[in-house]
Amino acid sequence: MIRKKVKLAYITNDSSRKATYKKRKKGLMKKMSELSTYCGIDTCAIMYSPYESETEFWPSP
Amino acid sequence: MIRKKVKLAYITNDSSRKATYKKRKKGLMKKMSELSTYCGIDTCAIMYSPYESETEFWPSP
DNA sequence: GATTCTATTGTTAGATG
DNA sequence: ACATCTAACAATAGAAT
Repeated sequence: MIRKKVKLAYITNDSSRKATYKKRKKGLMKKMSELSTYCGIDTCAIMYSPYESETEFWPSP
Repeated sequence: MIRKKVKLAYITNDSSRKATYKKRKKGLMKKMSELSTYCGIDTCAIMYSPYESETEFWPSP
């Protein structure tokens, strides 16, 4: 399996872009949660998207 | 060089915790910025900490 | 205490069910 | 459309400077 290097630019293909959004959102949420835990601090991430809008806080209010 | 697997918990050592905060904040900011670019959406990350407080938006206002 | 190094762990693009 | 797989790629813990 060979993956092409992805350049940092808007993904024009609709399904690829949505798939990337879903995967990366999940990864980001995890990392924000980890930072909150490791450092004992409050964090919040906001992502607006056509698919949905997400606002999440850590630690969970 | 052997690195122990880190468990997901508050890092009690002050300098380790601060170092982790700095490194992970940088990584998170990069990823938020990438998500904004890849998907053409607005994102925002907020991190409160004793060291500083950070709020950043993408794309840059 | 900031910066750099790198072994290791973690994330994810594209493929496949 | 959604879940899972995994090679390729990226982030980072701990050490060194």
